[in-house]
Amino acid sequence: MPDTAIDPDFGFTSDELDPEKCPVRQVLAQVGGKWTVLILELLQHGPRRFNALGRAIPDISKRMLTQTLRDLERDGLVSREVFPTKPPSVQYALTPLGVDLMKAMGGLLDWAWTNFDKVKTARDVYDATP
Amino acid sequence: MPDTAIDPDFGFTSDELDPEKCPVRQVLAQVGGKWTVLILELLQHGPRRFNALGRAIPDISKRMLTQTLRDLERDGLVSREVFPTKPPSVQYALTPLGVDLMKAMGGLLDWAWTNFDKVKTARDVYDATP
DNA sequence: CGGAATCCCACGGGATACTG
DNA sequence: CAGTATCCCGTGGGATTCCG
Repeated sequence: MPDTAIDPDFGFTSDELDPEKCPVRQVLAQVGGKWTVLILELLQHGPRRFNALGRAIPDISKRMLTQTLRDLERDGLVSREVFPTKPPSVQYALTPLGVDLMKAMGGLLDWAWTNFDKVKTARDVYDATP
Repeated sequence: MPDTAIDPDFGFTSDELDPEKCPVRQVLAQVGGKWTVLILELLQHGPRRFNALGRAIPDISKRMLTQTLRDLERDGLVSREVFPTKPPSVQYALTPLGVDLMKAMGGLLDWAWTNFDKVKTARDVYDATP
């Protein structure tokens, strides 16, 4: 009895995958950005200034650093505080919501560090057999 | 003593953010795909056939369904089994590695469901004050 | 120092048609 | 049924220049 009981289809009411209604897709669209998680990780070490973040990420442009920070600020994940010093300084920090997000991401980040070599191996195997 | 002790810079040796060396960035690049997590979530309910997945995700094209499944298979997250029936049927399933990834993603997915309304609110507030 | 404005391109992904 | 093959376009993101 090989091929029985497959494909009873799902019971999904297509409410959890609705393009703009699904929180997961919305959050992933943000988090999936090229620099988003990197910046959030850096800010976990404490508040940092614009150019400090820039120096910590050598291959990011000011354009993308600004834009990513703006998006994070807009989503309430990062706060922005301006100090009116001689040359103005701006400090960014995680909000409580941002801290919470990073805690929630812990599992995924750990998985990435401990399992990515398996993924790499799988890729090599797959690529070696066409 | 307002503005002291900011910006002592990071001690990062730029090893955790190296474009291609950082597992996090690699994994996120994959997971950040438009359909990746959606498909993985569906496969958590058990093995499914190609068109069953397609029907469960109304707004995906066969092109992207194929491509996403291929990428997941290549990374060792999803297995592909062909049954040589009259019209051939192909079954996809999570591998142990894929199951493990989804467990690791649990925290993030939960966060998305329970906190996205806060993000939406933050966006509305931000957008309403230019 | 911390941006905003502009230009530009690669590529992720949609639509459509054909196939074993 | 389960794909492959083309064509095509929007936009994420890089490089550069200018500003308070």
